[in-house]
Amino acid sequence: MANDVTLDDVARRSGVSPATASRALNGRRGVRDDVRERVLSTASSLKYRPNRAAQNLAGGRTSVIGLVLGSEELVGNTYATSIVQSVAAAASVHDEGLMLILDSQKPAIAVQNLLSDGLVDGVIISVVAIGEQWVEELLDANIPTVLLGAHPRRTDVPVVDVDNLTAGHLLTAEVLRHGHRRVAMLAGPQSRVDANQRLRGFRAAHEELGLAVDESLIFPGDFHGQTAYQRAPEIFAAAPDAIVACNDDMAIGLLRYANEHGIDVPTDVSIVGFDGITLRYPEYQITTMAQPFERLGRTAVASLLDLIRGDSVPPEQLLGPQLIERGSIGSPPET
Amino acid sequence: MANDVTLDDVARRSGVSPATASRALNGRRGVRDDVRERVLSTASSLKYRPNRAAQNLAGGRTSVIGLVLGSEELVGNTYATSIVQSVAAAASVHDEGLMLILDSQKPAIAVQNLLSDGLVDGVIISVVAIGEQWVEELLDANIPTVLLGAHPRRTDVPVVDVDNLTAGHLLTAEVLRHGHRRVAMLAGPQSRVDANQRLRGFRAAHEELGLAVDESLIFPGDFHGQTAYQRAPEIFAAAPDAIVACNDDMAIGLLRYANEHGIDVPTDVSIVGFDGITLRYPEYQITTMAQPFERLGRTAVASLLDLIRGDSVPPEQLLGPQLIERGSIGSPPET
DNA sequence: TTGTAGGCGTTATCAA
DNA sequence: TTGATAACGCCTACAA
Repeated sequence: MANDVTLDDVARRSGVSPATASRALNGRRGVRDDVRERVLSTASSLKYRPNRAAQNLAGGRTSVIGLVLGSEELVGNTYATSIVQSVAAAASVHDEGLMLILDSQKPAIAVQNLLSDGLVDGVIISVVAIGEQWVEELLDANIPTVLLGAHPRRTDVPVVDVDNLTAGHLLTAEVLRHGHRRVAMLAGPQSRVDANQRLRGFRAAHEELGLAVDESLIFPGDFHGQTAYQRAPEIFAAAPDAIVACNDDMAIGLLRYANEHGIDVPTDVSIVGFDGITLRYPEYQITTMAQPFERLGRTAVASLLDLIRGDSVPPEQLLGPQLIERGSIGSPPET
Repeated sequence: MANDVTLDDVARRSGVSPATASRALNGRRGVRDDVRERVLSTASSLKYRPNRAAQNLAGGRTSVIGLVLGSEELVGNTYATSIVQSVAAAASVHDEGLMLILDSQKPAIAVQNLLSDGLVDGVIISVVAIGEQWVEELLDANIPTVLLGAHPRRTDVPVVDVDNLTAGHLLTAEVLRHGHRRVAMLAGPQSRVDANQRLRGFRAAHEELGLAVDESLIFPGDFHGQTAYQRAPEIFAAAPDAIVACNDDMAIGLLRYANEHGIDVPTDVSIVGFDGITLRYPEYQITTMAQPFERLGRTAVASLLDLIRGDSVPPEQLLGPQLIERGSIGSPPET
């Protein structure tokens, strides 16, 4: 209903053919300047908006991109939510629609349904979706794709991510700079590239200062705060001066345990994390390496649009993280 | 690229005309049974999927619905996130695409862009978006719309919501049932229908027992936990036995203040909320009237599809809330 | 530089 | 019950 002004209307009113009007509207070359202007002005005065379905059908683009997330990943996941928000904002800037693909119930079908039918021109796949069967299939579909977070195996798909190696390095260096020497690491899932990179950064920061990493202080984790909480006794028992948790959720899990057991942060132990998750509760503030969400979204969308346009995009774009001081790093205990 | 099997292919392979194939595929009547079966089977063997753009252009539907949220409403807002998730799930069940519309930067343009162009068949507008200028304009656009949460003024748009009146009533009754008599209410924004209904329920529960509501125990709030925290001193100073907060965020804000000031919940005071927000931290557990998110999403999507189909939908569908006991209601103090 | 004409894949109208 | 045929609105060779 909304809009019944068609290209033909604009053309007629401008005294040109639809073809010329189309060219003018789409910024194609080969249109006299005054004609182009005329078309443009009547178009806007008529409030002309191209019918996207027609554009799409005629072989053009959909002007819609998809954002793929795991199905149960949204509620309570600040990282995932921030990604959605930033991608949505970026898409809007480019005047692109955003299809949210949380599916998963219907493995292969979802892929077909939403992509094969020409509903979107391309997709951004978030790292939180990686691993789901249908997402893996999606990666093989012949559709422009950008990964927001690295895939453990696929290196053939362009990736946009925060520079996790540097993040791990800088954050650990910051901890070491405070004089801590007995630094524990609560690692992330082995299967996650970001987790591994952060761990590598952790090691690199030690090496840089000629310090040895105490392997017994590296604890396995899974990015979940709950698990971190459960493993906390073991970790605190190792009596580290500081703990680098591989994400904020886990850091907060540790913090909670500490709070409950009279362990003061940062007096007794320092705790830091990754992501830049903000909890509004003062007892859960931790110093962290924040994800540059806005830039991540912008870069991912811009790259995907390049890809769709047929331009080439760098295989890997790593954005700088930002240290956010929230006072959870203290001085090492007196020796 | 994905799919190049067209209706013509299916038709040819089935030995019928495209028209018949179309009818068969769409379950139109007037096709011999054996023909229909033949078409259907070749379609599936060819993995035929209709081109949505073509369907749309031909006057059919988009098979995409929009979900409108405020721009900054997603991160850290469990309610909004839950809505997204449940609507996405419901849309997926109906094989509908879901466009996420978080826009707002471009007031009127967003409306045009995403709706006038025929990108979606209809929209679900969440209550969290109500009030934004462009959303108000959107309500006047001639496009099927369902409100997920009531609008303060528009009663011409079908609403799906939890039954806030009953929720407020039942929750307050539960508090009163425990014997509390000095019950405070931390209200929500005046502009929000849900907040007002919960307050009405609060009063109704008192009336039901012949109890007078102490108006000095009704405090203004804005749904934000931070604000609740700031107002907490004043509220606790009034020495209520119990506090009914108009949503969980505010309840948690109160709880935080209580925790910090040696006020034990529920021994010293009971606190309850609405929404069913789950925090994983045990010190922030509150008894609450939960939103039936899944059913809300399902109902909203189903109603919107009815609307799109031209069927009529009830002007107001209120779903039952559910009491979730989390132990934040205690006994009233001995008198 | 501009216009004409055909086609994108589907649905709907109207005959047969 | 079926099958031509004409839209739907736009883009893009190809011609002028």
